[in-house]
Amino acid sequence: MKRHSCCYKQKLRKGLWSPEEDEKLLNYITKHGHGCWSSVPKLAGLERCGKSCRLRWINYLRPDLKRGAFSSEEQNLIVELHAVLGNRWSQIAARLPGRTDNEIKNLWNSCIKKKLMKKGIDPITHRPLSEVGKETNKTDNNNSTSFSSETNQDFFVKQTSDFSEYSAFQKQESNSLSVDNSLSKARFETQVCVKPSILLLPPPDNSSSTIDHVKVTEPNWETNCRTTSHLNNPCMEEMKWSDEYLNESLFSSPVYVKSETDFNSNIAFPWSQSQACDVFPKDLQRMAFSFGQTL
DNA sequence: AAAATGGTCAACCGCCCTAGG
DNA sequence: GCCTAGGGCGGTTGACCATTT
Repeated sequence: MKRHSCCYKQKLRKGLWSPEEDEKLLNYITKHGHGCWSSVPKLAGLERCGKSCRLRWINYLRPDLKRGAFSSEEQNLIVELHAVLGNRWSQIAARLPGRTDNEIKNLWNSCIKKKLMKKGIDPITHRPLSEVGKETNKTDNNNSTSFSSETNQDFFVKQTSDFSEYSAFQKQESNSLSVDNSLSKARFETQVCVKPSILLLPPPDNSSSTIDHVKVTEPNWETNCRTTSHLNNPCMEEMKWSDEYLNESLFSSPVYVKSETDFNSNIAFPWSQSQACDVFPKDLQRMAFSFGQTL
């Protein structure tokens, strides 16, 4: 194990933070902001490395942190977001105000994962364990078998508002979605395998827009893209992607942008504006899987 | 009562990315 | 283009506490 060079050279303190250290860090950042983290410990009078200070601030001292247990709504949201984003804890945390990535990661590993397993849901793919792999399913409880009839008929299983409730929706296409990640401009190379009702798309290259939602209102995979109008409008607006961008996408359906506030009236899924564009097309399959309901 | 086991969570580790020189 | 430092992230560890044996 290699220790951070800064900690090693200067024999800095490690381990749990004392209340005195917390107070020093809190006082310093409250007065001056953190600025350059590497200089914070020295200026705040702490024998810690900058990374340690940063972590302590983000995960514990930040004033906007929400304390206490996660609500069931938060837990459900985490499951939904995980289905879309995978283990991108920081992105998941960005959609749960007052919660940290560390906190969510801990919750997932210690609690949610087990709950899903107990329900016969694979916590990685969010699909029934019976569908994921027979060999890994041998020791699972009896719950997993309850999905067999659906899964044998090309159904996905969608999680609903509670861990105990599940419903199925039918797969529309058998084609899989693949994305060439080597391109900065992601594109669809085959059709999406399910008919989603909600989608997020990354913006065209060099776009600094604050697009927060893209909604497919009339999912018709046979029609061509028809997009108009602009970005940054808080009202529901049709959106114009560049021709180049659209031509590289086989996503064949009208797409619309909708504001966060409008969106909230339809679905309790508060994507933050600044992070929403981090969702890439490769996530669409899982997103569609996760949000099968019609708005 | 003591030991073993399990769960939770704060903190660290190591890797990656980016900016600046 | 290369090197370095800073920052961010996900994975992992280990201390602490509660529960079980």
